[in-house]
Amino acid sequence: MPELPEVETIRSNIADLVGGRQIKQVEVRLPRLIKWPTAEAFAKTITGRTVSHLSRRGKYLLLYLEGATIIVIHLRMTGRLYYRAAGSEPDRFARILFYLDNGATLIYADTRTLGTLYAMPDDELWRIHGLSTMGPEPLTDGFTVPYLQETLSKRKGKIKPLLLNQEIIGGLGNIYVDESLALAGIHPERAAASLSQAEIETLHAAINQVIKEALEHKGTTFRDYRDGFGNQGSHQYHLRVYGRKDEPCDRCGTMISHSKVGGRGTHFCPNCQH
DNA sequence: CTTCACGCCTGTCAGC
DNA sequence: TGCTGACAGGCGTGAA
Repeated sequence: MPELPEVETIRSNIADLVGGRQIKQVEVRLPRLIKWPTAEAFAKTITGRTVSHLSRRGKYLLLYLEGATIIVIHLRMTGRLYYRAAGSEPDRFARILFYLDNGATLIYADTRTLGTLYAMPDDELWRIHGLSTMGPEPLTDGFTVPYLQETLSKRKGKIKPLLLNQEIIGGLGNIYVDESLALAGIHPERAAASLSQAEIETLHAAINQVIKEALEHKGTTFRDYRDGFGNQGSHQYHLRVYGRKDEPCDRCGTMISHSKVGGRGTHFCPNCQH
């Protein structure tokens, strides 16, 4: 569910609310979501510590605590992280609750319970494989046309699954890959190595533009996503193809197609994307 | 090494 | 109306 723009929106929403707050108590309602260390040690390690600041890498959210400890959260498909002021009730899917020193609660909620949480010393972050192997993110200096060109030219697969690979580009998920390919006019099943230099440049710009727009719209609430206050994003009102099967393409009027590419539901305009 | 199918979970919805 | 199966925004694993 949440991709880079959604996780960044949550980070920015709660950064000032949670920063400087002490974690007074941790309630782990679903221990198996804690991947490191044990659920008991997770709660013990972070209880009593103060949050210094919040960061993000790809779809990972990082809560830095005083004392060189970091809470790492990955929301996977249906994870939500939101701030609740004192007095209000958490929802039925609340799985991990962080009680803060001002009476508020930071709530990790998750319907499908596929999310993952860690508490790591800051010099042990490399143990999280998905973090240590992640490629450059859109809108950063490392994400360049030559990088994309060189990386894709060495690969045999279709373009879409490669754009979803976090080791190639960090932070893209199914929605924004479909949207980027639509904006670039590239068919999701094209062999990545067959893209021309001009197409790589177009794709590079499209990825940056799609992520920028999604950030401006505070993410896409297609179904489950909520921001750090529990509110919906608004990028769902600006989607070009995702979730628009059998609706006309804004550019040419052709009905948008839906199929499976690399095992993932995929939306594209069969007329505009080649 | 890369690529692919599958499992992890629960809720929802299309189709019968 | 009620049931069933397919599917859902992600990613790690193991097999080929």
